[in-house]
Amino acid sequence: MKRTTTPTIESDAFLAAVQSLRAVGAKLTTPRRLILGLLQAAPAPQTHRDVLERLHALQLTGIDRVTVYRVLDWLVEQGLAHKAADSQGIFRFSLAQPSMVHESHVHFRCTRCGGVFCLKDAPPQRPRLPKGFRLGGMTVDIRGECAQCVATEQ
Amino acid sequence: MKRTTTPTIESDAFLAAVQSLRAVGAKLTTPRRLILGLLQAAPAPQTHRDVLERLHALQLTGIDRVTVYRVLDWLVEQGLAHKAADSQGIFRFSLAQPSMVHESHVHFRCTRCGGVFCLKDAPPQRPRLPKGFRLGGMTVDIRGECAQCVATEQ
DNA sequence: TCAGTAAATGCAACCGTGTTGCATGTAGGG
DNA sequence: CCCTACATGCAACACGGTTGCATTTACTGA
Repeated sequence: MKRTTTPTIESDAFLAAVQSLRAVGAKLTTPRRLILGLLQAAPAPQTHRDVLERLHALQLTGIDRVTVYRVLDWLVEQGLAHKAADSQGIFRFSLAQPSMVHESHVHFRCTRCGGVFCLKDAPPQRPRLPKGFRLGGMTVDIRGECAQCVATEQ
Repeated sequence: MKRTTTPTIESDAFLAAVQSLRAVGAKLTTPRRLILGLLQAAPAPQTHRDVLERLHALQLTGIDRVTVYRVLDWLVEQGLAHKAADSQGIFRFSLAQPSMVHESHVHFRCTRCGGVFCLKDAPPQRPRLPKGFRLGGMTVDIRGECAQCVATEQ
């Protein structure tokens, strides 16, 4: 087994980000590295609470919640992350990807177990908008019951 | 471009709404009538704070802020209003177009003002789901900026 | 018209997200 | 190895939104 200190997340994109940060003259601190790594590994936009719970789950209790807020906003300031309010009015942060992978997405949400599945299948067609409207992104939210819940139906 | 008339409590749409409410058996109270009228007269989606300040400006100080919260959510429940978080994570409420049924249809949500527009475009095609999945309903949520916000861009 | 009843309101306290001020700690440059 | 700017930790705060409960009010039916 390898050394089991802090679970370091190392990927090309992550290292590249660290590089560019250093180039800008930004201080590379533990919270920044960790949170950047978490966002890097996250499959979906994360709330502040998500990040904090994740840190706690990794036994990293020394990082204050205010620091998490500040680091997240700082990442946005650096152009490394996006910040957007979700449908419940809570901010979610996602790494700024060169490609807009997360802009157009089809989600299936199981109304029974609450599971969320990303359907790669049918990318929605670009809709016609009224005059003057500017398209940002679109999300298709499909509700229903997933296979497992259907199978275990009583 | 000044439109400083006091909110017209009597319009066709408003009266129609009151009618339909009575038909459903909903209690018609003063706060409900007032807030419905305010939303009716509002040129843009309103926050809870907007509504409250408007009421105070009209010398109607007897209406509690909690009541305003509850009435707004109640209007959404009745299908008379939309509720959406704006770019700052604050909920904004706008009257729903009367004839729109809430089954499967396409929403455009302005990320700047929080306005919600129902697109009359063809409803999305039924997606192919993984094996075993059961389709409930679907919502297409399109984000972007509405014509008015694009026009008043700074 | 008027009492009865279910529901809506008012009030107070509460919760969660997000922010600010300030003292302390630390990364990175000399 | 020290210095300094800046990032962090901590406490307190601001604000949107919710909940519990007593009181009031809109509708119903005699």
